[in-house]
Amino acid sequence: MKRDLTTEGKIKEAATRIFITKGFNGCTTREIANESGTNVALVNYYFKSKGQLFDQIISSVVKEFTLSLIDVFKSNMSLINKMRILIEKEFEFLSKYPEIPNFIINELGKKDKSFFDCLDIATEIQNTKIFEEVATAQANGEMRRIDLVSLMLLLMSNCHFPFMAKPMIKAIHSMEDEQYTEHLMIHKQYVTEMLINYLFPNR
Amino acid sequence: MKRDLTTEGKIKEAATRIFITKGFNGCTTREIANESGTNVALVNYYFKSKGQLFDQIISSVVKEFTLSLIDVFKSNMSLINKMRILIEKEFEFLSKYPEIPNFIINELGKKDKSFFDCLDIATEIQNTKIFEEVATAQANGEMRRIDLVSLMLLLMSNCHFPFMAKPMIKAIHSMEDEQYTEHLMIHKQYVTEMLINYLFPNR
DNA sequence: ATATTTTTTAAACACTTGTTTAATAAGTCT
DNA sequence: AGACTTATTAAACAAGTGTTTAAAAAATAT
Repeated sequence: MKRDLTTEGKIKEAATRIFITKGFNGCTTREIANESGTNVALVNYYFKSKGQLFDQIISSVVKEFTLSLIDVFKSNMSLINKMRILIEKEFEFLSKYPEIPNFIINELGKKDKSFFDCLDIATEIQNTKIFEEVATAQANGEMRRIDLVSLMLLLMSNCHFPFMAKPMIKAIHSMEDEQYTEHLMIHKQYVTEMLINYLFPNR
Repeated sequence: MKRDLTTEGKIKEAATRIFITKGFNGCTTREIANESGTNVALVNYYFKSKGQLFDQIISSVVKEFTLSLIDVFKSNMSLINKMRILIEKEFEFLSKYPEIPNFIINELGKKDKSFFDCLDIATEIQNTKIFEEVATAQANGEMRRIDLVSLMLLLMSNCHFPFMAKPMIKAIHSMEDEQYTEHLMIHKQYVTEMLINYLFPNR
């Protein structure tokens, strides 16, 4: 716990933690105030409203999340290795912030297109030339011809869902946290192998 | 819209619809009352509380959902064809109730093990002998050796996530509802091919 | 028809919600 | 030092929450 933060920082830190785990409707301004060691008036003093605080936080989280992707896209590897590292990094990132997939799906789903345009991550990804790289690899016959939406869906499905389903699987199979985390590492291998095999049939 | 329902039925119908799309915290007793053409007192008259109404509904939904799985498990096909049909049925079911994956993940995650035990679906699935069938297929070398948790995760990840991510993908790629639904059918083919190839390498 | 139970209604309850107010404290500047 | 801005606090606000009450209406039984 960092204790030497400004009041604004303490509020944002607590709010981030709480919003990610409980969502916008799952918590209250007072909970954020208490958890940050402040009070409700201060929350609105620095952020005007619960909604504006939330929008600010969701932007930060999405930005930070996509940065880890962009790093891989810009790197100097072959496409197949980029894919491997991408999956690796995804599991690494999500192990650290397991609630983020749920957060993204639930809360980003409520926002409309204008919100995504403001974040301006589309152009940043465009600049990495990853799409061109995929296109040429598909033209080569090196990579399976599959559209970008499905490619993104395959990757996200297999990386994000296992973290989203954790509470459910734990309850169904009577597993402990540690046990499930352990299993996720095994699952990562399956996912990597399956996706690479499918996307690069002539590897 | 069925109009010739009993009062209790009208409440349950409206509550099911609303709970599935907005979750427990995302709606109010008054919304359920209005939407069902009744009033708040009647909701509590028939269901005692919002919480008990919710538990009753979530049980029904999970039961109905797992029934479609059990039907496939009990059928008379080869394991590989069961897998194909399973994916087919999953996409079919989820096309009809696209909000259910999110509902299950979000709301079932809050419940503890005792709740799942009450539903008693584990034994019902056990009775289909599907697990034994998988075990022998793996012993045969017909199927890849992979544990049941990962098998379940692979299937659910690739079937459920595309429906959960619909609002996000729509916003990112500026797609319309119809266009995304169309794409889901293409994606289903990818998912089927990928999973079958991976799980049955010597097909 | 009368009595009794079940269903429906409108109003109220106690509590929580996000937000604002007005007063006080702390900090900054000349 | 005092004047002025910024930060913090406790209290209040109006609106919304789940739930309950008590009375009326409808249905059922005697």
